[in-house]
Amino acid sequence: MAVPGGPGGRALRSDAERTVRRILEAAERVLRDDPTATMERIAEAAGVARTTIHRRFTSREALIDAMTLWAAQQFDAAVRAGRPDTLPPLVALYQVTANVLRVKSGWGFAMSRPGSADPEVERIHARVLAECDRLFLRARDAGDIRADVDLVWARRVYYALIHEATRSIPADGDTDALASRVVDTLLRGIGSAT
Amino acid sequence: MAVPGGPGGRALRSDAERTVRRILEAAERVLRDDPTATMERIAEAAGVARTTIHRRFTSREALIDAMTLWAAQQFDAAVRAGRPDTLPPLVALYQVTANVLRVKSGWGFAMSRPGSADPEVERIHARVLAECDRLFLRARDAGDIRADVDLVWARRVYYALIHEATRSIPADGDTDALASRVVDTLLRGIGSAT
DNA sequence: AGTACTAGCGACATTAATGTTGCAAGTGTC
DNA sequence: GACACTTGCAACATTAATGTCGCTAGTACT
Repeated sequence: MAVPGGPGGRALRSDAERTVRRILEAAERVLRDDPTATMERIAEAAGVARTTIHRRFTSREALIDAMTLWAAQQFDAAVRAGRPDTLPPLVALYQVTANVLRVKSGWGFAMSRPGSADPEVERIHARVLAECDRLFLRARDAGDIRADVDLVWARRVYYALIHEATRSIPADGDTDALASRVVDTLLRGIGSAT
Repeated sequence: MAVPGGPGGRALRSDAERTVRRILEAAERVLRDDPTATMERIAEAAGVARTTIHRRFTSREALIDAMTLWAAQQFDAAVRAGRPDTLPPLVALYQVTANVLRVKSGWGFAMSRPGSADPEVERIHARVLAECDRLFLRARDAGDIRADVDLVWARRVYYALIHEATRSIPADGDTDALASRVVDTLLRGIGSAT
């Protein structure tokens, strides 16, 4: 009764890669709403045996590290795709936001882990952070952000808004609408114009 | 060499209560930067033996529940003290924010736990939520919040900003300045005025 | 002084997760 | 059809945290 990916089956390289993917995605889904979830639960969600996970990842930590790295790469790509260094600041801000929301909706757990052991992950996050700061600087120079605003605080608020927005994506899923909501809130707040 | 609270010592009721307090506060401190920290570490941080914690709280879960309840009560008190139903909306918003920041800086872990098992905690959080919504409604009626803003989103942004602001309190500790920064950002955003 | 109460300490039982290994089985490629 | 490859399954060993007990000891209230 074996199915592809079931017991046996010559695991082609592409098959194996697909299994790894399935494990990573299942881990994300499971750990998102219970960070202490067991390997057993992850395996169950991935539709594989627990031992299969251990064959692919030497330890639980290694699994999470792999997720973190993968998510960081996606994150990086999403930001770059928004052309934060070349497009007009506000346009880039919108594009970057929409892209990041898309990625983060699927990899929220892996992206929200502070301080990874893998230096590569650290490097990526630092680079993204720098890109974000440059974008904000350009936005301020263009007069889109008030000159008296602390840019570090601004970035933290931006990250926080994205994080908050991500929590409602499973519901409606319209990342574009969410992106404009985030950008609008970031720039104008919720108060009446002076 | 026994000290008050050391080995032995007739634990007066006030002594026992003080010990419980110490445990709760240590647990908050330890769990804040490692939610999976062991009971051993918590005991160590509290300066008591691990068994002492188990005498006071039947299980790890019970300890966390107690923290959660305590924090929720503090939270509730902080919000009420801001007179969100009677003061002018913007004044109340500032007061509530400052009070909540003060509490949350000390009980960030216990307050950030979603869905407690204790129904009392749920009730308190629901009540605070309702108070917040009423305040925002009053603010909108007073013209302080734009009429086209989704108040549910507004509340989520408010919570997110408070959460973010809390993360820098250990550094400078000036909750009043932080509160005005939060309220300002919430109302005006970071963009240039139209 | 006597008593009541509680904390520390050490030892133990229990449970649960993690990680490892050997074997059978199945599928695609050659 | 033989081979290569990987998975599922079951049965381990290991480790670590949790929770329990009995004992000792010290302090404060009476």
